[in-house]
Order: sequence, then structure tokens, then C-alpha cells
Amino acid sequence: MRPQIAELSPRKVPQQQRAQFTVDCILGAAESIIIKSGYDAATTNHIAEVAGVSIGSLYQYFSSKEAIAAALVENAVSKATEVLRECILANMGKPLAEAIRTIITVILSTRREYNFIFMLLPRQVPKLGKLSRSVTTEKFLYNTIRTFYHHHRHEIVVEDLEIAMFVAQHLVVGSIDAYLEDNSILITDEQLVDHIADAVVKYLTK
Amino acid sequence: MRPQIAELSPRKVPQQQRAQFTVDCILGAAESIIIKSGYDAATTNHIAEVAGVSIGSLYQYFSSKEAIAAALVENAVSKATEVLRECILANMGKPLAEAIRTIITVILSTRREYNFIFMLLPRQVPKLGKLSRSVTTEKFLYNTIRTFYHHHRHEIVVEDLEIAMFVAQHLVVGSIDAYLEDNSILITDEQLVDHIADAVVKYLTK
Amino acid sequence: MRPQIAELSPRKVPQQQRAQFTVDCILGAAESIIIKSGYDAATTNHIAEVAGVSIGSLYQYFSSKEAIAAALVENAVSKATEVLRECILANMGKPLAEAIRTIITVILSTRREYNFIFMLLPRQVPKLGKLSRSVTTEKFLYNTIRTFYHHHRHEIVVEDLEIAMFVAQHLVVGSIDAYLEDNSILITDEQLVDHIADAVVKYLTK
Amino acid sequence: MRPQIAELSPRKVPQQQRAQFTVDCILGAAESIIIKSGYDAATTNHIAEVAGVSIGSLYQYFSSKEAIAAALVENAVSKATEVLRECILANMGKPLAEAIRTIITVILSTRREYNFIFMLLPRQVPKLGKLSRSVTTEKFLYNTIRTFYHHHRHEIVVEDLEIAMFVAQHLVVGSIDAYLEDNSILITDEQLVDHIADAVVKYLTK
DNA sequence: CATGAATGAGCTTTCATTCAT
DNA sequence: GATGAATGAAAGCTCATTCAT
Repeated sequence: MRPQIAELSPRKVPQQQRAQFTVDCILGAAESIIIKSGYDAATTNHIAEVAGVSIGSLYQYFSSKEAIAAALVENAVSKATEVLRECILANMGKPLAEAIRTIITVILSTRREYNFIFMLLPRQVPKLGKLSRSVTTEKFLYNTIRTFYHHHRHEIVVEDLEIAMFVAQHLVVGSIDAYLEDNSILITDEQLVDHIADAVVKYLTK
Repeated sequence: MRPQIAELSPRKVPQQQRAQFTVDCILGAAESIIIKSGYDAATTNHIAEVAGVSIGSLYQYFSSKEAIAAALVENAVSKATEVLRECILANMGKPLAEAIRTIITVILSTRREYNFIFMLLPRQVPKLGKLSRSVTTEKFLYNTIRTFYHHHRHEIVVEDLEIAMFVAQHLVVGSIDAYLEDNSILITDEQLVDHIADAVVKYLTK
Repeated sequence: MRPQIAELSPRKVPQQQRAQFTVDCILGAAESIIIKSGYDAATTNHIAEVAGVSIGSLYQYFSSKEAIAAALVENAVSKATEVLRECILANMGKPLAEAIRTIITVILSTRREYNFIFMLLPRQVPKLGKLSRSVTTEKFLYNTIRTFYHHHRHEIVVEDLEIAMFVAQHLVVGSIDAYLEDNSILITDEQLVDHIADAVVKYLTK
Repeated sequence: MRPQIAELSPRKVPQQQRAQFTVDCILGAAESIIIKSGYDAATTNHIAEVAGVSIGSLYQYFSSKEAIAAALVENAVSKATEVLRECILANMGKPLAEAIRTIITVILSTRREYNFIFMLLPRQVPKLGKLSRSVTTEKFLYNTIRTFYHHHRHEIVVEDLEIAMFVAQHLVVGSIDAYLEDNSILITDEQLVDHIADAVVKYLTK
């Protein structure tokens, strides 16, 4: 899971403990500023200030502002992917409907946690591109999902598995993201998960 | 369909034909620059230049850069909404499955046409906010959809119509947007529409 | 005599009188700062300030700091070249020794006038490169000099004219530049010119 | 030959062998970077890195970046001066024309060797100033040259020896430097040396 | 009305230098 | 002594916006 874009990779790997702390402060500051005020408000000087670090230190570890965004995304993607992968593996044996409901619950919580990173950053930082299109599209997560589908293959009626995976995935993520973005909506987490799970199961099995 | 945010409304309503032409040039230039090079490349000076208009004139008709973006979104939303509304009305009488398939086809084509406006602009221009969350959320479109659902109420098994509308809508739009953004995907328009329609119908009726 | 390096050419040609005045102020300020304090002290902000112009205006007319230096050199080179060309033409008919003495006098005064531009700038601004190697190397000046030599060909004994031109030229310019740089030297202008002229004439004719 | 400018002198004289090695590494790194990429690319951090030394250590031996440049110039000047002095002494007894030709050949080779140091550094580092104006102006070299001229006083017709030394010196150095800087020139080393020697001898003796 | 010259706050980034470990 | 993390003044430059002509 090393950064795919060379110029965005960290400039210098922190060797001393102090340095690692500095890096963490910078990323923490960047995250909180972006969440609160958006990417444009997160100027490098502001990030450094909030991090309690000089602007010079910031540039010791990140070669550019975009590199900070990239690091944020990398971290979020790898954490979320791991959580999801474990969840899928843990629910391999359960009945399809139950497993899917659990998985959707986890996706809701991870996307809520990393909301701004998955939704805002990639669109605001051109160079990040498709780097993190979606947590669910990560390579080995893809394989895990495929395995999961294969595990339930006799229940699934959709013929083209590839398309089914694509549609099911974005059915889930699309609804969840819209739900998270629209804070005027009158639906509870539970209701949402129930409906999405319902839709997915029906789509795959009926 | 007047702009919801006061400060983003056009500064002066063009009354002469010449003035309307100027406004069109500006919006056209802005659109083409944003499509080609992204929102950041669309500086006001650059827009004015491409539009063949002085920067001073640009500010006669738009009070700020954001107002241009807002106008772009307004136009796209109102056009797309109208197209969709007509489509829904025209398919009111047809069987649910057939109607839904047709509607999804239209949504795919309008979102493809206004891709950048629906996907890029709202995220890059904070003030635009939820202004255009989705073409399908527009107020009277909402009513049209509700009418459509009501028209087929005896086929629909989902209890809470509100939630069903929400999920169905983002099921469609989420999948379509992901499809449009990912140009490495190996699915045809037809396959996509078929699957999405399949998922929606099953979700609503089984 | 248009700028040879595209990226250093002026960004926008001043159209109104006011604009031309601004450009002149900028170049004037840049020149005086560089003379007084060197190229490094000539920050763009400082230049703008001394010019009584905003930094934004400066960048309306010059795409970079280097472009300012380039403009300075262009101007100086073309003025000095013109002066020298006229001088050579005016002295075509005079005896070789007298003509050369006059020419060297003119070279001394032009190089004194544009001292910093010919000596400092090209070496401090890498991109300027050989742009202005020496005022005497300008293309059509080269031809003028060649004509001058040809005019006196029966007096000149040196065989290879090309090499003679090169050595004579740098004999003159090298001595003059060293003289101008070393302000602790106890030689008068007259003495210097006499000796250089003497050296050149002897070199070419004996 | 101690540095003339106090603040540029080495901070601490390396006493242990290891320390001397460190100093050599730093100077070597600085030199190679400047030659390859210019003075601006030679940042202190970069020099330290290439030298395989920590930035902290670099500042143990050099009080500033300029001090490194000064040391580079000092070394080059003293080496070149020594070579030239020996050459002049060795040719004291030979006929003037022959001696001068030999001396010019040596000047060409030393200036070629230390090209960047004599040509680039002093102009890029203001504080170095006239420190090293020219290798031939070094104090005791001056005396050696004067002795040489005196040795041939009956052949020299120029009256004012001081001026003659100045002009002859810069006649040589000016032509050589121009020759070294212009790599598009079609003159061989031999031709150049012949012509310069010719010019000097004629100037001094005819 | 249209023009385009002018503005300047504020951005990203560099790099010589210091000093706690 | 040696290390390298940290510093921060200051640089070059952009661009939305204004306003005299």
C-alpha cells in the first residue's frame, strides 16, 4: 500500500521518535482543518500553525501540500480497507442476508468516520485522482468480496458477477454517501441499513 | 427556479439581446474551461478572455466567480430536471419495469451530459453547497416522482415510501456516477441500465 | 532584436500610455536596485515598491523575475549596439589608428554606462545565458566590424580574420571591464584608451 | 595567503586527520555540485549530504555558506598562483616571445581547470567581491611578473610599466575567459595562444 | 456600458542556520 | 564531536476584484 504517485510520497522518513510525533501532529492538524473548513482553508501555514510546528518542519516531511492530502487518503484507505476486510472474513459463514447487513453497517461507520477524506479530498486535489476512488475498490478487498460472492454463489441469481459486484457496491456506497451528506434527512441509521441490505439481497438473489 | 442563495444571483438581469449574448459567452467559456482544465484553471480573467469579453464586463453580470459556477449549475439542473420530468410523465402509463428502465436511460444520458457540473462543481465550490445535491432532488421533480410511485403503489411492497424513494434514487445515481467516473470499466451502457433497473424493480416490488 | 527566449518575453504589451509608464517605472526601479545592491537584493516585491507599483502590476507585464532582467539586458544591448554601430560607420573613412581609438572610447563609455548589465546580470541569471555575451557580438554588429576590418584589409597583417576579430574584441573588452571593476586602479580613461588602442593597432598591423 | 575577510575564515582549524578529511569532503562536494548544477543548486544541506556529513558538522568547520565558497576560491587561487609563479620563474631566462607563449599556455590550462571558480563564484557571491579578481593579481605573483618584465626591460618599449602590466594581463585573461565561455567558437587552443602571445609581444616590444 | 490597468492579501515553498540530544 | 530535527524570514508569484478612463 505504498503511495502510487512518486512525487506525493513522503520526503523523509522520520527516524527519531520526535520526528514521528511531528508528522502525526501535521496530519492531525490537516485532517481537523479540512473537516472543519475544507481543503482550501487548509493552507500549509495554517496546518503548520495548528500542528504547533514550523512551516519548515512541515516541508521536511511532505514535499507539497498535495503530499499531505495523499498521506491522509492513504492512511484512511488502508485503515478502512482493513476493517472492512476483517468484517467480510468474519461473516463469511453467516447467512447471506445477515452477513450483508453487518457489512453495510460497517461500511456506514467507516465512511462516516472518513467521510471528508473519501468524499472531499479526492475531488479537490486533482493529482490524487482515482487514487482512492472508493475504499471498496481496493485490490485485495476486491478479491475478498469476490470470495464472499463465490461463497454464496448458489444463492446468487445474477449472471454476470462482475457487473453485479459493481452495481451492488455502488448501490451501497452511493446511498450511504448521499445519506451522510444530507443532514436534513429524516432517516435513522438502522432504517437506512435495513433498506440498503434489503435492496442488495433482493438484487442478488431474486 | 431562482437561485436559492442571494449573493450568488446574477448582478444585473441582461435585458438587451447583446447583453444576453455576453452572458452566454461567459457561461460557455467557463463551462469549456472547467471541462477541459478543471475548476482551478478557470480564473475569472481566463474566462473573460476566452469569452471575448473584458474582465470588467464579466463583473457587470456576475458578482463573483462563485456566481458563475452557480449559474452553470442552475442551468444544468433546470434543463436536466425538465428533461427528466417530461420523461417520467410520458412513462406514467407504462408498466413499472419498462418505465423505470426508460427513466434510468434518461438519467444516464443527462448525467453524462452535465457530468462535470453535477460531479465537480458542487464539491469545488463550497458555497454552492447542497444547492444541486442531485438533479433528482429538485422540489417539483420530487413531487413528480412521488406521483409516479403513487401511480404504481399496488406493485410496490416497500412500506416506507420516503425511504424507498431515497434509496432507489441514490441506488440509481450512485451507480451511474461511479460508472461515468471510472473510464476503465468494462460494462456497456445497456448492461448497466439493465442491472440498475433490475435492482430497482426488485427492491420496490419483491 | 526580439527576445530570443520565449518564456522571458513580456507577458502583455502595454497598450495605454499609463501602462507604458508602469513598465518604465518597473525597469527603472529594477535597474537602480541592481546597480546599488545587486541582483539578489532586487526582489520582485522590492522592485515593485521602488517603482511605486503593486506587485500585481509587475506581474502583468513580466512573467517572472528573470523576464525583468532579460528586458533590462535587451534594452541595454540594443542601445549600446546601435551607438557602437553608428560610431564604427562614422569612422569608416578615418585612418585605422584614429578610428580604433575613437571606437574604444565609445566602448568604454557604453560599458561604463551599462556596466552592471553586461557584467553582472548575465552571470547572475543563468537563463539569460549567452543572451548578451557581449554587446560586440551582436549579429549585425559583427557584420559591421567585419566590414570595418575589410575596409582596412591592406593594413592588417594578421592572416586569420576570424581569430583576429575575436582576440582584438576581447582584448578591448577584457581590459575595459577589468578597468571598470577595479576602482582602486590608478589609470586614467585616456591612458587606458591609448594603451588599448596601441595594443590593438600593433596586433593587427605589425 | 590567509583569507582576507575575517568572517569568511574557517571556524575551526581541523587538527585531527579525520577532521581534515571531513573538510576535504565538504569542499569536494561543494565544488562538484557547483560545477554540475551551479551555485544556486549548492544548498548547504545538499553539500552536506553529498559530502556524507551531517549539516551540523558542516557548520562546525564553516561559519556560513559563503565561507565555503571563500575556501574554494582560496584553494584555487593559491594553487593556480603557485603553478603560474613556477612557470614564470622557469622561463625567466628564455627569450621574451617564447616565455610569454609558454606562460599563456599555462594560464589557459589553469583557468580552464578552475574555470567555474574564477568565473562563476566571485560574481555569485557578493561578499567574495574582488577577493580573487584574477589569479594574476595576487600580491607576490604581481612581484614575480614585475621581475619578469624588469628582466626583459630592454626589449619592452611601453613606457608606463604599470599600465602595460595591467593591459597585457587583461588582454590575456580577457581573451582566454571569453574563449572558455564560448563553446561554440571554432578556434583551437594553439591558435588562440599563438594570437594572444603575438598580440602581447607586439604590444610590449614594437 | 465597456475597458483593462491596477491592486494586494495571501499562497506555496526554500534554505541558511541553530541547538537539543 | 556529531547528528538531524526544527526553525522562520522571506522569496516568487497568483488571481478575484475594483475603478478611473
